[in-house]
Amino acid sequence: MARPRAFEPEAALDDIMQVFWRKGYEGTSLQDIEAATGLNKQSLYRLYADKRAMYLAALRRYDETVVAQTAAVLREGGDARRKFQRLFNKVLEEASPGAQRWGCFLCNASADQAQLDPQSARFVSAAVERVETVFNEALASSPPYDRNAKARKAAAVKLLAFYFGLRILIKANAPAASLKAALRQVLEEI
Amino acid sequence: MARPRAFEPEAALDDIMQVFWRKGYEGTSLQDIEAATGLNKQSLYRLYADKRAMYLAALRRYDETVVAQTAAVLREGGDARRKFQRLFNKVLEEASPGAQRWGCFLCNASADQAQLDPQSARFVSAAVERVETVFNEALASSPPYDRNAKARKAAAVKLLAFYFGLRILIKANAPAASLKAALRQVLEEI
DNA sequence: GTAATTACGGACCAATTGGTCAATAACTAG
DNA sequence: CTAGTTATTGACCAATTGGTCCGTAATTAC
Repeated sequence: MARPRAFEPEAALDDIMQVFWRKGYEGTSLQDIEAATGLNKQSLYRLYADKRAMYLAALRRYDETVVAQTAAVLREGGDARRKFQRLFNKVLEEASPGAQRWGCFLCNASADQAQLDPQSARFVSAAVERVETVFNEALASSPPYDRNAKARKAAAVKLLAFYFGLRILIKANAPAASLKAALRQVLEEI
Repeated sequence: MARPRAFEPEAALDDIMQVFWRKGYEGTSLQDIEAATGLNKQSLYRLYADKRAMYLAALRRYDETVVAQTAAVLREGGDARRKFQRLFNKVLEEASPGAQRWGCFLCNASADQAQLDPQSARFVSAAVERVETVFNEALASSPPYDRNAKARKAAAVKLLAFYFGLRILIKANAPAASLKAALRQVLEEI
């Protein structure tokens, strides 16, 4: 009865996510979104009520794809130290000279929107909490954390802070060698 | 010969800094700046060439005041562990329920402008480097770092990452108790 | 065929953006 | 006083903002 959609809404959302990720909420105009998706306003506004809805959807998409991949790396296998070694090595790829430094969308959103938009703030807060849980689970398999929930939680938060800080430092163009040396210390302490 | 200025340019810059700090570059309009400073456009544009110049001046001001205060805390005295204890306890004040969570302006700027404005990016990068130096100097007095420059540098970067990560987590409304527990672990490792 | 839905392009909207200009008033040094 | 600088006000600018609406073409089910 009806003409079917000529595009993939999920692919469009990926494009929207990337634009907001790179340029932030206020820094992204509807024109930018049109250009990124290849769609025009009408098609966009049939998918989302307004720009804010697009942003929140982008955040959700980031959580479901990028964050989920990060979590998957931690679940792959090995003891705690090896798991985090994999994770952080992956993070450090962004520190190589040629790489694009988009940073962490959750950090960006926290700086960008958390102050102004309670809904974004709540989402970021919840997403960070979820990552903490994943970190916690990654530690749970290895001693001494398997028997000490309190130490495990503290270590998870410590690693979480180090993780986000690392991403900030990468975006601030800190030299990869320094970061690697610091990382080695952190991994030894696990 | 001339009518003297009726306002303090430094006080105005403090106001400008606070607005950009809270709302970011794109999120701050000229109207916001007028309201924050109590000045009008003409007075503002006699002080600064354009909005971008105001933002860069705000960044510089943040470095000269807030970052400098942070550095001062580290220089006050005691061994390395006590120095960082003072610093991080101060940071954790922002995590208390009633506190305003502005976060770290350098982190915000990194998420906000580093991608789009090379000048901001360079300033943030240099400022972070300076903080690393301060961290390094704070470690230099205590063993084993006093004799091992390599370990000292690695520890400085590690603490730097933890520091920025902590500020991100605070802005993401992580519970203060978790952060305190993680902090305790980190301080023990110094 | 018709009806229904989707896509596209462009016109259009009021509001706001960063930024400029002119006029006037206030103040000080000489 | 005069000359020179500064502050304030408001008008004004083109451009862009997020968002809406309309007309038309495309594609499907019936």
